[in-house]
Amino acid sequence: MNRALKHDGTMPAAVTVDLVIFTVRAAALHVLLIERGMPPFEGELALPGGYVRAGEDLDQAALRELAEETGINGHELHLEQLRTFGAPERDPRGRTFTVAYLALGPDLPTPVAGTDAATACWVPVDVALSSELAFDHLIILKEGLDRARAKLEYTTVAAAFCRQPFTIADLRRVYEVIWGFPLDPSNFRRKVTKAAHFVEPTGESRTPEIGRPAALYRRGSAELLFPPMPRSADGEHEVQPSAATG
Amino acid sequence: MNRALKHDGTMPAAVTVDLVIFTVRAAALHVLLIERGMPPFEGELALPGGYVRAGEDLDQAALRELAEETGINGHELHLEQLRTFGAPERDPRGRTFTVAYLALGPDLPTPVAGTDAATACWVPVDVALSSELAFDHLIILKEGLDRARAKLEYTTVAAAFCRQPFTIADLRRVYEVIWGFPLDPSNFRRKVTKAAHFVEPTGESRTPEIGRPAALYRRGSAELLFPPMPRSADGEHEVQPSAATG
DNA sequence: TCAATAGTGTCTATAAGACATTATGTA
DNA sequence: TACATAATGTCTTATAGACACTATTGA
Repeated sequence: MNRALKHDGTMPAAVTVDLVIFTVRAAALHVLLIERGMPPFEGELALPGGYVRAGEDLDQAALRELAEETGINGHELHLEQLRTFGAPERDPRGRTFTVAYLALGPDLPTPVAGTDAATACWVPVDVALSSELAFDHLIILKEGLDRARAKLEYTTVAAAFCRQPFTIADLRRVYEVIWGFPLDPSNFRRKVTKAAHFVEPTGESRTPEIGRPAALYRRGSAELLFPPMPRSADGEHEVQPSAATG
Repeated sequence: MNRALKHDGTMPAAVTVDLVIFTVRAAALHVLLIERGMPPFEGELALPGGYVRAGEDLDQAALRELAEETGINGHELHLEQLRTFGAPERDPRGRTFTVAYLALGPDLPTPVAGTDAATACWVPVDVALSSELAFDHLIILKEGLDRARAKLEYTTVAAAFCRQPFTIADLRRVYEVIWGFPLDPSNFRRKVTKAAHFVEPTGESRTPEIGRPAALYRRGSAELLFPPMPRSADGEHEVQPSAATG
């Protein structure tokens, strides 16, 4: 048991990691959800996740769950801790803390069902937000979305959604999909290409089915974006519901 | 794999909260440290903190520890979760996760020794950063400092360091002390007073021992600062990234 | 040629950095 | 009066927003 922990106010508890995994596909932001295969909340939608194991650090646990649920190598993704949730009654089985992670990646492969998961699939976030999710996962999802939106402003994480190499338009579509409103292509290009080490040109270009070929870029070395990408001078742009559901 | 909490993959662990409490006094940023009164790390400096109790939420635990260690009502402070640390060997007593919190407040009263603390005192952060702290608390302190610095840029938390009402110069000194370089008083004033709802004039003024009286302000309703307070146009005053935001 | 998308240029408004100038208190 | 600090104003440069215009592909 927990004999290593002296009984002096110590309360043994379970610790899990839960993942908010976002990707951009079909012009919409998607989140990976599983349908729980066992109680509690059996049959309900939930974020993927699981218990932290004995010798395991938190980041390791998150990467392992990521691999188990999506079959993808987490090192290709942006992964960061979101927040830890520990309301006493959040898990009917007993006191459980969950360390929520945010993972961002390019259009990821169709996930494979994990151990806990009866099914796992990509769900458009606007659909997920109006669903009922197990535990406090809807709150976690909302915080993940807020964090992702905010981080696009002052970091270069948007590039994590693009498979390399990518075009400036690819990158712009990430912003548009996540923020929910269009950006001026001309000003966006100027901003991105003038910011130090946001993107680096490869010299190559890609010819689409229609239209002029587009120059290709790779991620630069910068993590922070200065000056930031302005989201909204006034409180103008609200996030309108997206029509895309495919 | 995992089902109920009893056996299977579940690993019972202890969960603590640790607090990085910052205040500005004597023109320097200070952090509250305790000298540990019992093993492990007896006699060493550490962040205040303690175990999360049975019926307690994380924020509640943080507020309780804050009250115990400083005797202050946490509702007057800015309090936010920083990150959770869970390296397997971080506590020699057994598997322990700690949810680190960042607390920001105006020049706080001299702390009272808490249950775990032999002594508690304010330490200038530059001194603390070059000290040895118990557990992984030095890393937590560094992250707290990074977070505080980053948040001054795009939020209005700087006002949390000022006892109300305050002058524009008071607020500017917060930025200067935390960022570590001087700001132009004229441009700072223009920025702060023109930003929507950062500060609200009280109509009163305060007469110092020498110099012209200064108008007094209170915190406005805004949480976010738009446009942000630019920290460094060029890379002159670099203070390093870290995954910011909470 | 046209349709469609990529990319450039330009004008204007706003915000930032530098810094001179004026204002208002006390000793 | 001198002095110290608060507050305002002004000039210059950088960036953002709007949008006209040119470029390059396939059909």
